Amino acid sequence: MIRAPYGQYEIPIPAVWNFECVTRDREAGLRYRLYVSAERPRPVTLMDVANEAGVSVSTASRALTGARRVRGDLEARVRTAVETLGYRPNEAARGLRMARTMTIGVFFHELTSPVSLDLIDGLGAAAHAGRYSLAVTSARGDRSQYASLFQHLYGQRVDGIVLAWPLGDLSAHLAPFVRAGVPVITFRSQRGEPGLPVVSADTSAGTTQAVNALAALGHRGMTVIAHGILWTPPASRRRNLDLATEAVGMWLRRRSSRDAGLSVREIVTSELTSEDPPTVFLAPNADVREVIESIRALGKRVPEHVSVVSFADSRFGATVRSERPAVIDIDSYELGRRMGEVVLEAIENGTPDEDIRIPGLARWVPGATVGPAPRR
Amino acid sequence: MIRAPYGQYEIPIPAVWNFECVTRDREAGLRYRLYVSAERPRPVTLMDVANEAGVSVSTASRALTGARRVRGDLEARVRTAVETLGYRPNEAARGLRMARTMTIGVFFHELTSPVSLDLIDGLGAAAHAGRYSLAVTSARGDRSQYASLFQHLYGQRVDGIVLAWPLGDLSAHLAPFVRAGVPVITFRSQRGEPGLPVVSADTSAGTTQAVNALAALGHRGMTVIAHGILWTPPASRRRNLDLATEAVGMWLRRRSSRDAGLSVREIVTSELTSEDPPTVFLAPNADVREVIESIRALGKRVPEHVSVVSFADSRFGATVRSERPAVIDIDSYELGRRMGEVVLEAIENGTPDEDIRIPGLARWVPGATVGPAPRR
DNA sequence: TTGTAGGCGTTATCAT
DNA sequence: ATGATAACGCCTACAA
Repeated sequence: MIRAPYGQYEIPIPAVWNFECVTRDREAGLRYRLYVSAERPRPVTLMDVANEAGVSVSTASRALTGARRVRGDLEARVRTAVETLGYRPNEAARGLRMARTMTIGVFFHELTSPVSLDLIDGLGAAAHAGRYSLAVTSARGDRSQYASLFQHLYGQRVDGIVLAWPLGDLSAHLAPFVRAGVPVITFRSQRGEPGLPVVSADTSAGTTQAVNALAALGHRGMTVIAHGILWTPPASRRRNLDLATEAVGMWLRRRSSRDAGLSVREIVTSELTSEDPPTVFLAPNADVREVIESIRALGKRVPEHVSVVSFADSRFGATVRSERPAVIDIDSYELGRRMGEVVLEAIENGTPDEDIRIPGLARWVPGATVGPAPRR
Repeated sequence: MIRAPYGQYEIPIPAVWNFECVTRDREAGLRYRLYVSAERPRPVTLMDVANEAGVSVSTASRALTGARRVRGDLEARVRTAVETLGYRPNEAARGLRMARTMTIGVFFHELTSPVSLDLIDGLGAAAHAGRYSLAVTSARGDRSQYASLFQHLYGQRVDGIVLAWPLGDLSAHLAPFVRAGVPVITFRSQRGEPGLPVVSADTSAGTTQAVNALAALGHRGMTVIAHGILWTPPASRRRNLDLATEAVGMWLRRRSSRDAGLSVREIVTSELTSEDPPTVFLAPNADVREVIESIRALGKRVPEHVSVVSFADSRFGATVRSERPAVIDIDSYELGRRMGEVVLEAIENGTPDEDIRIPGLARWVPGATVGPAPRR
C-alpha cells in the first residue's frame, strides 16, 4: 500500500490508482493536493472542498451546515469551492454520523390501485420538501415476501415507515422498528396495527354534501357497492355514510361483490328488480362504468331512472370519466403529502399517540350521472 | 465524556445515557458488556454480535459476508448471535465502506400514468432481488424541480439511475453521475439522452400479430390516434406499425389530438365521415372508451361497422376494460423488471454501449371490439 | 484462521 | 472563530 499526502492527511492509495502530487502555495504555507484517477473516479468530498477553499474540513462543514458562525469571507470561499467542484454531501456518511438516513420507507402490499401512485407522489413531495427521500417497496401481493422486505427496510435504517394496505399480523416484522423508536404510520386501512397510528382522509364533509344533494333531489334509498377486499372502504368512510344518510332519512343498503361471489352486474340486477329498489348507486371508481352499463342493460337510463355516484380517490380516475359521473372526490395526492408531513413530524417529535384524520380532502362533485329521483 | 469498557473496546458515553457494566464469564476469560439505554436506543451493531458470539468484529464480519473461511463452530455462534440479537447490517455504513449504496434512483417527470406503477413495481422487484432498494422521485410535472431532484439523488450516491419520460436537456443534471461512472438508463422515450442507453419493449411481434389478424379479417385501412405528448408512442412502436401494415398492404393514417387541439371525438368523427374512412381505430388505452363512444354517437356499431384496437400497457387498464377491447398488450411490469436487471448489470459491468430492446413483452389479445371488416 | 488497525465522508467535541 | 481529532458501523489488508 502506497501512502501519499492528500490534503491535510496522509492516505493509502490502492495500487491500481495513478496519482500525481502538486503543491499549492497559499498564505498559510504549503498544502498538498492529490489528483487521483481511479477506475471509477471518486466523487468530490468535503475534504476536496476544504482544500480548494484553503480551510479545514471542520470549517467547511460548519460553513455548510450553519451549525456555528464562520467568518464571512471563509464561508464565501467555501461556497465558491462547492460551486466550482460541484460538491454534494454524501448522505450515507452523514446518515452514519447523525444516526439518521433521511429516508422514509413505504411498504405496499401490492402496487395495483392507481391510488398508490397518488400516495407515492404525495409522500415523495413531502419527503423531498423535508430533504428526505422515499424508498418504495412492494410485496407484489405475496405475504411471504413481507419478512424480507421489512428486513431490507431495517437494513436501510429508514427513519420512518408508511404502511399501505398491509395484510395480517405485522408485529413480528415491525418490532425492530418500534424498538428503535422508528415511527410506523399506517395509511387508512380498516384495522391499523395495534398501537400504531393511522392516518386517513376525513371524508365526512364530502359525504355529507353528496348525501344532502341527493336528498334534495328527492332520493330516499341508496345501495352501496363494494368490490374486492382491497377496495372495501375503511370503517370511517362507512360510518360517515351511515350518519349522513340517517340525518336526511335516506335508507342505505350495502352489497359486496365479494360475498357469495357476485359480479357487479348481478348485484345491480338483483337490486333493481327487488321490492324496494334504490334510486342511487354508490360504487368505487373502478366499478362505476360497470354499474352504469348494468343499469342500461336492464333498459333503464342514467340518470333519468337511476342515479350513480362514485368514490373517486385517484387522479388517474379522470381518464375513465368520459361519462362525467358525479363523484365524491378524494385527493389522494394531498393525503399522501399530508401523511408524509405526519411522518416527518413523528421522526422529529416521536410517534403520535392518536390516529390522525385529515379534513378537507373530500368534496362532492356533481356530474351527469345524477338527476332528480324518478316519481313512482 | 465518560469512557466505559464496551466489548473489546473502550467507548465514550454521552452523559445523557445511563449504563451499567456487567462481567461475563467465558472460557476466554473476562469480557465486559455494557447495557446502554439512550433516549433513542441504538440498533444492534456488528460489535454487539461479535460480543455475543465471543469473537472479534472482523471474524463476525467474515462469517457473515463469507469473504473468507471461518471455523465452523465460530460461524455457527455468530449466526446464532445474529438470530438472538436480530442483527441487520447498517447499509449506510456498508455503503460508505464499499462506495456503493445499493440504491437505484428512479426519476419520473410526473406520476400520473398508471404505467408508472407497473414500472415501479417491476423495477422494485428486480432491485429487491439484487438486494438493492429503490429511491423513487417525481418532479410532479414541474421542470424547475429537476435540478433539486437530481442533486438529491446525487447526494444519495445512488448506484444507478432510471429516467422515465424526462423532458428537455438533462446533460447538466446528469453530468455528475456520468462523470462518476453511475449508469443512467432511459425508459423508452422518443429521444433518449444523447450517449445514454435506452431500454424499450420490442413490440414488433405483438404489432405484427395484431395487424395480420386484422388483415385476415379483411381490414384494409387503419387510423392511429395519439393523445397528448406523454402518450405519444415511441418511434420504435411507430416503425413497427409501419412495417407490419406495409407488409399486408394496409394503409395507415395517424391523427394526434394534440395537433390543432382536436378532441378524440372530433378526430373519430372527421375520420369516419372522410372520403376513405378507416375500418379500424388503434388508440392508447386511456382513449379507447372515448373512441368507442364517439363511433356509437355517429350511429355506428362496434365491431360491426368499425373495429377498435388498443395499446394496453398497464395492468390497471384491466379495470377499464369492461368492453373487453382487443388489445396489443404490453407487460410494463415485466419491462420494469427487465430494465431493473439491465441497471444492475450496468452497475456491475458498466453502462451498455447500445440501446436495448426487450422482446416478448407485447402480444395480440383478440377481444369483443374487433370483427370482420364490413362489406361495402 | 483470527485479531488489529485503519479508513470510507461526515459532524460534534474539544482544545486553541 | 478555527483546527485537530474522534467517532458513526462496516469491511479488509496485514500482522500474528
